[in-house]
Amino acid sequence: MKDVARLANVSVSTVSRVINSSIPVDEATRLRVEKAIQQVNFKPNLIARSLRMKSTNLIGVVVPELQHETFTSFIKFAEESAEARGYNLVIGSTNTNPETEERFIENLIRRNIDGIIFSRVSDHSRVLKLIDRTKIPIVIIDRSLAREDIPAVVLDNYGAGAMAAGHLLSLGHLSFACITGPLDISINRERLAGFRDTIMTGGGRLDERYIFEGNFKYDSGGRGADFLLDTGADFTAVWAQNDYMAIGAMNRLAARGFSIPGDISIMGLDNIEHSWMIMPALTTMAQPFRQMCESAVDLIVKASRKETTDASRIVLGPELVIRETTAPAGAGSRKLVGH
Amino acid sequence: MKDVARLANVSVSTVSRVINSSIPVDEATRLRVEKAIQQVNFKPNLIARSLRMKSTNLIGVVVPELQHETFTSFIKFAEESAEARGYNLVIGSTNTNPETEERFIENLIRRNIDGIIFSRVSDHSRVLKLIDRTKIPIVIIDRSLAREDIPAVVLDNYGAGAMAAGHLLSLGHLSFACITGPLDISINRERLAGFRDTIMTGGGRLDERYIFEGNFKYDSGGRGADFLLDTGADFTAVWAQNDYMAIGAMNRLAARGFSIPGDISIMGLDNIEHSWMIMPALTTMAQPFRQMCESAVDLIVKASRKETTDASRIVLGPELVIRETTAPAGAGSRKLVGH
DNA sequence: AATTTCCGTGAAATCGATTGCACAATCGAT
DNA sequence: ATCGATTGTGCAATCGATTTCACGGAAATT
Repeated sequence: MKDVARLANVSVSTVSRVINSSIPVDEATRLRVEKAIQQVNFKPNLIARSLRMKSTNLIGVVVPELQHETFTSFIKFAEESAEARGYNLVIGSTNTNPETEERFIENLIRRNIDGIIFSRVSDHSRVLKLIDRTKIPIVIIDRSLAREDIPAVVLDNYGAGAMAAGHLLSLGHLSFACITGPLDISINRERLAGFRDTIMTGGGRLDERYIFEGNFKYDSGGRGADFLLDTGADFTAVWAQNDYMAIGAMNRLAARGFSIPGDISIMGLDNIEHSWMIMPALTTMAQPFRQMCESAVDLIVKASRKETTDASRIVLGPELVIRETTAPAGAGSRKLVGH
Repeated sequence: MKDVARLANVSVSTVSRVINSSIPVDEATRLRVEKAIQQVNFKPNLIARSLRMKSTNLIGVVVPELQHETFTSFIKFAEESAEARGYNLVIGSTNTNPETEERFIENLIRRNIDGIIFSRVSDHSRVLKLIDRTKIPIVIIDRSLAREDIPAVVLDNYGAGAMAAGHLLSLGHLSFACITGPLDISINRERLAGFRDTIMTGGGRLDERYIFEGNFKYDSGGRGADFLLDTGADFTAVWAQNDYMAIGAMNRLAARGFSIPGDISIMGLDNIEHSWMIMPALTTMAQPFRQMCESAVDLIVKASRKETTDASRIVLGPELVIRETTAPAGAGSRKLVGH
């Protein structure tokens, strides 16, 4: 900057003012400075600026892992939104390990990061205290926390369950099964409640024995299918609370001789890439990940500019994606197995 | 830091020396300082340090997109390695858009980033000049460039092609087809060369008409299968140069009545998650992504510490993953269609 | 003509660390 | 007792920006 100043025959203060247009500068000198900036191809050093301004234009994104498409989607869309607003992303995956979480957050704080988008915080970790102390804007995404004072962007989980039930009921299904995610996580209980309630009021039945608790991974879908089948196979529709488990269940059902969707209809949730790469293509519900991330980034940008301070909670609805794994009840040749 | 200094009754210089153990400090005062640091829970501000040291402990990772699993793997493994060395990751996806690429790199440079891991640079972009000018360590990953003076970590692409051919030859296949990636990218030509050469020396044949140029996406696998089938279906084994295309081709082949692997064996490359979630599970080759990223991070860390200055090129081999889509030739009931 | 207002500019402080240099204290050797 | 070497510490400069404050001169007001 000194070079530019010398070249334009002004002080560094003036150069700074031209760059940031913070305070009006005489037209003539402004042009002179701009020309000098061009000449030496000067780009302000962001570190020095950050030190002075206490703002880095960096957003941290913390996810439990980078394997599941859910989380890579978060990163993808967050990156998109951040880039559009002139922010860069610092990412970290924590394996839900409180220690890693803490170390990472600590680092971000020391880097004076502008905000953090956090997915699947371990509730019991001391991380939240860490954040409270430093007053860094934080947005929880995908999973709400017990604490209502922290901004969050989440799916309407109850609505998702209701939507799954609604679609299947409309196809004439009456006997249901469900493969859930871990039920100690509240969003999964909400999803189940929406599913169950809608089935009830729609005149269908969801026997408690036909609820299998999985872990969101492919394998547990297969285990779920086995469990349900062995319990007594008198259901015609299965909803798995994410696509990985839905695909796992579907493959197992097919392997055990059931036709999809002839004998059994199956639905997932997430609309991951795999869901349309398999045969038959999976009927599922898309989570509005792009919008979620956009909102999250927005919240942080605004908060870091102190434009708002209210802890808002944004709830977004899923979108039904009908493909080939759901069909009218009784389309296949299978007889319901009694017990 | 001033608070700590006052509390411990020393100067800030001494506090700094305790923190960095750069210069010996008297045992007694060191303990006093450490206690003071504990008391005020002091953590050095990394921005100030970066400004002074001209080193940020940040590594940039630039990928063309965050959709394909290949690139999310890069990020995942790079994050792992970086975290282990005390670095954080700044990521950006460019859509291979030279403008976005430039903007992003520019940003990283202005942030005084320690190094950049770059995947699939657009060769014609002005980015490399940009980087040359600032002397930031850079490592190309996954795809080599014409310029030999830039460090790179790449797959042994010729070897991968050879490995695919070898496996299929060992199963007795003699008539081959190949679905390639874009052939203007050198790595794909190398893969094809390895495939072709090994088939030749192994006594098989790869008719030029049975080479279809895809674009690495799912759809082009299906198109490739159609093309090959319509050209004349006298091949018993297909290698697609990545898993997405392999799965696309496999689904189309199945849809057109061929049994996999009975009639036609099929192989991919990458070992993406989808590859074992489909039925039948895909035989493929795993790229050593973890090792690639580890090497890349290592190169950057070393370069940024000026421990080495030589532009090394690291070549790593793939690993064969045999699953269910390859079988001995002639296992199925299909008769080869002559023409 | 004197006073006030306004605008543009520069000098210097600031952000929070690291480090070169100078100096004081300790020690051992002559 | 004197000297040189060694060790530990503090002062002040530095990194590269932003911003407060003060000041000079032009314009506006009386």
